[in-house]
Amino acid sequence: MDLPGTWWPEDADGLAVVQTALAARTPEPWRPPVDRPLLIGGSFCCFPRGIEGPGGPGDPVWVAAVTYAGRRRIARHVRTDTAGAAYVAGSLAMREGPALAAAVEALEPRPDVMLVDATGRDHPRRAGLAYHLGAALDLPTVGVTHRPLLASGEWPGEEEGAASPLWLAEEQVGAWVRTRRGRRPLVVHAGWRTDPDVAVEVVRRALAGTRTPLPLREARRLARRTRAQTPVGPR
DNA sequence: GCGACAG
DNA sequence: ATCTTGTCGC
Repeated sequence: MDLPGTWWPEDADGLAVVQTALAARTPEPWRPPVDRPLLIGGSFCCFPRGIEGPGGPGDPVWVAAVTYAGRRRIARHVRTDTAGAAYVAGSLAMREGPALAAAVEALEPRPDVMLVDATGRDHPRRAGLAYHLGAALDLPTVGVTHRPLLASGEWPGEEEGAASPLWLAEEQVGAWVRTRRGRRPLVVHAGWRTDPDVAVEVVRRALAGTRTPLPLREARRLARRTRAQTPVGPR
């Protein structure tokens, strides 16, 4: 498949073409560096409070991206933007892709790997937003969601860090991970240049006592805090 | 045809 | 994602 003419088509058919092309790629697998500290990023976007259902194109969106070195945040970027479309399962990239990409592109320095609140290979065309964003930005990514999109698998044990595979047909696309004892496990997705094992390893290393991995939690906090400081909406 | 369906 | 109410725990 060729490079897409645009990373973020504005129509569902165009997006499906890009997703199918990206899913067929076989990028060089990424592994955490062993000679220096691992930089883990997090990105998150939120929408206006009170918005009902799937929303629609033009909705204001607040998006934040951060870079962490261990428990130290070394970079952050927050911006406001507009949604490209309503939320539709399988087409999250149309709603959040452009805004998320713009925020991560403005992040300096970039992390080695970015956590994204979306699926990766767990997708009808094997190219969820976490996978798609990584391809668009040439950045390894790992997806983190509350639940699978299509994949299924048994829950892991209660011990912190416990993981169990999530399958889509014959492919392991991610894992349930007990990020905190006594809490519902999160879904960790293989993304761009990351397989399920590496994805789980990255999330384990990003944990800091809370259910949500630190970089993702901080990006979410920043996005929501910025929203709270906006009286009416983005200019 | 019907239900399910990342955020 | 956002909303709501209640509950458990530090």
